[in-house]
Amino acid sequence: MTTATATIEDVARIAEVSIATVSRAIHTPEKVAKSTRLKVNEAIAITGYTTNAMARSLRMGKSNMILVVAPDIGDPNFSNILVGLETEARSRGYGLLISHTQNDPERELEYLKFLNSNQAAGLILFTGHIPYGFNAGGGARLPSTVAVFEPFAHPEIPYVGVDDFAGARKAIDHLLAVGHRDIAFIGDSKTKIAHGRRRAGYEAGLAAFSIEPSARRIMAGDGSMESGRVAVEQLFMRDQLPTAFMCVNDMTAIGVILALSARGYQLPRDFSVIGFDDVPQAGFVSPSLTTVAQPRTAIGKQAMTTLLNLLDGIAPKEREALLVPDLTIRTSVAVPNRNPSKVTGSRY
Amino acid sequence: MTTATATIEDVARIAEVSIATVSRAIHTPEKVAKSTRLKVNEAIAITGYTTNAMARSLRMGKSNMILVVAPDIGDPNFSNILVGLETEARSRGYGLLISHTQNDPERELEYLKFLNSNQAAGLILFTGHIPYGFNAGGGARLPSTVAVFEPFAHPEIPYVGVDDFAGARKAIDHLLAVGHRDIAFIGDSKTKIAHGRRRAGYEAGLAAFSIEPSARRIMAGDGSMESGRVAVEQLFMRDQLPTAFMCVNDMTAIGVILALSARGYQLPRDFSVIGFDDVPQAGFVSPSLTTVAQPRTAIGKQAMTTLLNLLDGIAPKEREALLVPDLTIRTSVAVPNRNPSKVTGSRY
DNA sequence: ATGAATGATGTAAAGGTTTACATCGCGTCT
DNA sequence: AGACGCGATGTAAACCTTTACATCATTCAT
Repeated sequence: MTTATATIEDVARIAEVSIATVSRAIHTPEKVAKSTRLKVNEAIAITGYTTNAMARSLRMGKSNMILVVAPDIGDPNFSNILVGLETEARSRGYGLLISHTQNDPERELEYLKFLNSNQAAGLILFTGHIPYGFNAGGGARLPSTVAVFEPFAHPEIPYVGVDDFAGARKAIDHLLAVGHRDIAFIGDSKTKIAHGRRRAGYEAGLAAFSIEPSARRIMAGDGSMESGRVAVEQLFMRDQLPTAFMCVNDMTAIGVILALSARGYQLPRDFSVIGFDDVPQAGFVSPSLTTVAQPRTAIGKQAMTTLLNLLDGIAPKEREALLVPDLTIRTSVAVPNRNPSKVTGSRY
Repeated sequence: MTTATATIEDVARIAEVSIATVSRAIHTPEKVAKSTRLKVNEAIAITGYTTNAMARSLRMGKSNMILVVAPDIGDPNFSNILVGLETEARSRGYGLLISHTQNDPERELEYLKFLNSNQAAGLILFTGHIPYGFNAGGGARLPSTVAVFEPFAHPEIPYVGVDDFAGARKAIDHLLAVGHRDIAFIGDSKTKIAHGRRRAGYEAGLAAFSIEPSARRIMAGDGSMESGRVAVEQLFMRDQLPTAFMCVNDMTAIGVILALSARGYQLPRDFSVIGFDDVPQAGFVSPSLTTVAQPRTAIGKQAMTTLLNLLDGIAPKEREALLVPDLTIRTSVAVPNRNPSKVTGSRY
């Protein structure tokens, strides 16, 4: 136990071989005589040698780190995907380097330097767009990259995420099965690809019941709680209300629930609400939210597998890998009530 | 724009100086003539040079990565501290390497290798214990380390976290100020240091009102939602109920709320409940939970500052840095009701 | 018995930095 | 004028690996 850490040279001296042999014994044991291999292993045990990753990466021109770039690492959606990413990465000898950009171009640019300086072998992108500085044409060349969570338009970058269409379809089918026929869609968006796909699932579900989706039942929204509130207010200014609200995500759904409750309605007796994502809050609102659960850990795991395969030169079969989510049934959906009535006074 | 990345040698050639001068121009500009500095900067701009971190770390014997070890990176408590850690680390040129151990000794051991192989300059520990393999005596020597979130008994490792005592004191003072005098403490624990401190705050608050804390009002618990439920059931087997429940953390508090609601009581009319942590769910239960908010980002930031200072040889003044949290007042606390009465039927 | 083939090991270069030490040129002091 | 000091720069070693190539011993075929 010397105070300085052992190098390959220490191992070689003790095993009475050259450093080349030690290196080979570690990485290509089949190229080394069994007796030598044993001596080397013993010497490694004695010295407590671990190979210096810096030197290795320098020599190999490639590190064992994967850079994960997310707009907000505090987002619960992010953290559980991270679990999958990390588990898979480590099982294949890679470490995870994480970064937080808040969609700030300057910050993205800064992390780009990490890549240039060879600190990372690959890139996982949560941001939904190519980092600034990598504009397809002029800028630096992107390393192996996989996009995750936020669908990605770029034709060369694999994407792993939830199957928004199929998930939305499960949600709408559930509402239809319970008996709803007049269902609003809250949170339509032109810019968010995922939201567009969820809306497509909604429309396909209606179509299967020969229901023409009405433009009056499709409310815009940015996915925030506030947008859910606003949509409810707008719907109330119309003549007839839907019996159910299918929301583009859980936060919108929570906004809808809160707005309806504030107006004195009782859920799910008066209205049904369904969400998408299964955020940590979903099980705790009243009524607890029935929603489509993002298979987060699985997404993370598969994204990392795809990336690591890419590094090994194996391209994924399909550019988009869409994981089909399941419904988490709680208590916010019930049979339709054609004549919702307010309770006197607020519930609080 | 050559395809291979530029090295210091390319810069030297273009600037017509030696590589040593380039290195000095970057790291110790005051040792280089102004005219040369300008030439070098120009050459750097032309080549798009960024220094190869591997080579630098190898040469310097020290990387620019900080390893963050947490039992569960999916935990929302963790992710927001991470934001603070990351922001501070990056502003000082360090990257964040994260790991997920689930308190599995084997996994901890594996990450230990990262340290041995010089991949990380320092360590942030969320786990509340020294990693296996670092037993004070025999094992490897710990690098610079700062513990965070989970209080740490080790005398040589700085700790940054919330001031549990002061936070609990704020909670109990709030209940007392509203008029409660019979307040139960839910979630007592012998093993968790933080929980013990919160209980001490509870007792100190009562003492200030000359209230003798009764052993019958202190319920054990492990901080889970289930433990809150169980504690309520046990209290109901006693003759008289408290008017308020002070819970060791939010999940316990949510368990308490759910148990009381399930029994048909209306909150906060019949009972007041207060929590600790401010988890994402806290604002969404009914009633929304008044709680002590962990200053997560600040904790992360200060922990990283402490660690980075440690790396620069600057020891913190105090071994423990305790950040005083504030109360987040929502709707789960009201004036005491001496005669709580059940509503007929459950609320659901 | 000789040459070739094979398998195991050693030698040394390369990867991109940082930095101690050497060198050089120039101004200043005596 | 000569010596000295100082500031700016260059030279080369060191950090620890991996691996192409060379070397050597052994076996096998002829």
